[in-house]
Amino acid sequence: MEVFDTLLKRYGALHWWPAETPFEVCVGAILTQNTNWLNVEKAIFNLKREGLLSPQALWEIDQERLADLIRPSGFFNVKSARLKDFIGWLLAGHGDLDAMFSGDWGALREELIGVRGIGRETCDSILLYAGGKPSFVVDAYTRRLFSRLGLVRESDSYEQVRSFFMGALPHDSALFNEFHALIVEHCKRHCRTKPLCDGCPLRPICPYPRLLGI
DNA sequence: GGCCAGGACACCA
DNA sequence: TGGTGTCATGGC
Repeated sequence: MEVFDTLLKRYGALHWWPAETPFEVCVGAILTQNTNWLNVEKAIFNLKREGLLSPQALWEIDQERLADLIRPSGFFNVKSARLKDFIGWLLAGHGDLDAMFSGDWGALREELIGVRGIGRETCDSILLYAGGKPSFVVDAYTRRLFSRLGLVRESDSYEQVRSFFMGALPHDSALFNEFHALIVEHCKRHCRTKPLCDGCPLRPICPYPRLLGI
């Protein structure tokens, strides 16, 4: 895909997700919901410092203490409950992440989406970046960039946008991993709420600057 | 000091 | 099914 090649050429391979273990990916995916990643890093640092970055450890501490440790990531009361719900479901239903990822991931996706606090984006992030499954992740950046490119509609549902990518690309987890990372990296630099189109590598194929008259 | 960030969910019509 | 309010911190 032309967009992927252009972004890869500009930014290079990014090798996401920025985490040391699959479980850290899961925690980060929940903590980053509608939150700047820098704030998530502070929260994860707190958990690591306390030696709590494992399912068992997080399951055993009380929720108030967990909320206090993840405070920098915002929505800390909501997110502490979501982490507890996810870990409770994981331990009771699968035992550990290896077991969770061992079966059919299509069924796992439906199961994960059913967990309170795990929506479609968080679910796909976990599948792709923690489990290495070829499930394309659609986030606010993806929707913004590709609607500005005229390839999807801003009003399209999550599944509609995801289907666009799943239908247009080979189901390759390494490709999906890199593509989503490149989209995020690109949008942080150029495709923000207030667009920064100067120097944008996609400018030659993007109709958006013309719509803005810039 | 306002805007924004790698969502999800409850509630309502 | 679609729109709206809520949850909250911290960088710029």
